[in-house]
Amino acid sequence: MFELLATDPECGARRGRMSLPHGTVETPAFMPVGTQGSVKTLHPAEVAELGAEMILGNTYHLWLRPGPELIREAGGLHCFAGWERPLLTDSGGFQVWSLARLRKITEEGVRFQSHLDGTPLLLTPERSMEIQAALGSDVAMLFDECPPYPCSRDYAAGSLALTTRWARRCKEWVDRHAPPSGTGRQHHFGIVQGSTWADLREQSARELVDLDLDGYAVGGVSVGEPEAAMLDAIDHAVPFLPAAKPRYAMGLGTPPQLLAMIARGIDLFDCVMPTRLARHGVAFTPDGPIHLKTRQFEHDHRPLCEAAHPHVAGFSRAFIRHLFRAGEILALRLLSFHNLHFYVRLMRQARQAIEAGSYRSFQQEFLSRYTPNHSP
RNA sequence: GGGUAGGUUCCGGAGCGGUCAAACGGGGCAGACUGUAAAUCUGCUGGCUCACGCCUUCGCUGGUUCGAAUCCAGCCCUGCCCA
Repeated sequence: MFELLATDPECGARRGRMSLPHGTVETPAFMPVGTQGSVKTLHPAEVAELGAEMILGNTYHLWLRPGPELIREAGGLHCFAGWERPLLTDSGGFQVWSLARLRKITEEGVRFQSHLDGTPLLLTPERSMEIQAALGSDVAMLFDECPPYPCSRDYAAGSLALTTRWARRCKEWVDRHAPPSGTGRQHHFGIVQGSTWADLREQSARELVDLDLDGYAVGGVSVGEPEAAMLDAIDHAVPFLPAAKPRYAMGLGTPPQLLAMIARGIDLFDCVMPTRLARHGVAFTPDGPIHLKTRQFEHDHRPLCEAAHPHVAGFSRAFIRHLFRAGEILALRLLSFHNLHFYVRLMRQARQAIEAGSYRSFQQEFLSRYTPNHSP
C-alpha cells in the first residue's frame, strides 16, 4: 500500500506513494481539510484542479449531521460529497479535545453532548470504526484521546495507555467486520500520543506498531504547544515507526513547519490553516503570509505572488482586499484556492527536491526568503 | 405664516441634572487563528500624556445650578402636518 521511492541522503525526508482504493497519493502530501465533507468555499473539482490528491473528513461532525446511515445510503462519502480521489477520515478523537467542555472520558469511550443540540452521545472506538466504515473513507484513523497542552506526565501516561487500549478495540472491530486483505479495503492508521515525554512517545509508538496497522500518525500536536515541543514530539515518535509505512503528522502546520517535519521523515499532513486563514484574509506567499485586509495593500496592484495559480493570478491584491471589505464571497474562494495551491505546490517541490537528493538546500532556500510575519 | 418632531463623538442611534469622552450597531484600524462549533474571535477608534491624570466636545449664544449633552430663553437649521 505504501511504496518508498527515495530517501534524502542528508536528512530523513522520504519520497513515497500510497496506493488507496480511490487512487494513488504522492508523498510528502498535504491534505486539505473538509470537515463536513466539503473543503470550505471550494468545489471538489477546484480542489482536484489545484492539485490535492487526498482530503480529510471528520467522523464526529458527519456522525452528528447528516449521520452515517444517510451517507451509506448515498453510496459512501465519496459519492455523497462528489470527491472521487482518496479520502481520510479523522476518528473524532480531536473533538474530545476541541469540544472539551462538553465531554466526559471513560474506559468505554467518550460521552459528548452534541454541540448542535445538546443531545447526549457516546462515541466509542467501535462506534468510530463503524461510522468510518459507513463513510467508506480510504483511510480511517483509530479512535484516540488527544490530551491538552500542557498536561501532567501522569495524565499523558494514562491517556496514552487508554489510546492504546482503544486502538486494540478498534483493530478488533475491524478484524471482525472487514476482510483483512483486498485492494479496495479501508486502511487504518494508529495515532501516537504521549504529549511531550520522549519515553511515552516511544511507548505509544511501540504499542501501536505491535498492532501492525497500515500507517501511523503523530497526534497530540497542534494543540497550542510551542513549535519546539511540536518538533520534539515528531522526533520522539518517528524512530520507532516502521520505515515501510506512511507517517502522518496530524493538524500541521505552517509552511516552515511542514518542511521541518518532512526532514524528520513525515509523509502526510493536514491542516485547517490554509483554508481558515484564507477566509480571514491571509494569503501565503514565498515571502510569507500577507494580511490582505490591511491598508498597506490598498494600492497594491500586483498579483498575490509570482507562483499564483492561473485562476487567481489575474486578480490584484488591491482587488482582493476590496472584495474582503465588501464582504464578497469570491474573496474567501480566491484565497482558499490560492493557499491550498501554495501548500500543495510546496509539497510537490519538496518531492522533487527529495528525488534530486537536494532536500536540505531546497528547505534552506525556502526559509531564507520566507518571513513568518511578512510585511513588504 | 401656524403647529409639531427633532439637531449627540466618521455614520446610524441611546442618553435626558452629577457614576458621560458619552451605551449599542455600522464603518475604520490593528491583532489572533495549526487532526475546523471559525466568511470567526479579540482589541482600539476626541486630543495630550497614551499609567494616574489633564484638556476640548453633544446646532449656536446666553442663563439657572456647587455641577448641564441633559433644565430655561432667544436664535439658526432639518423632517412632517395644516394654511
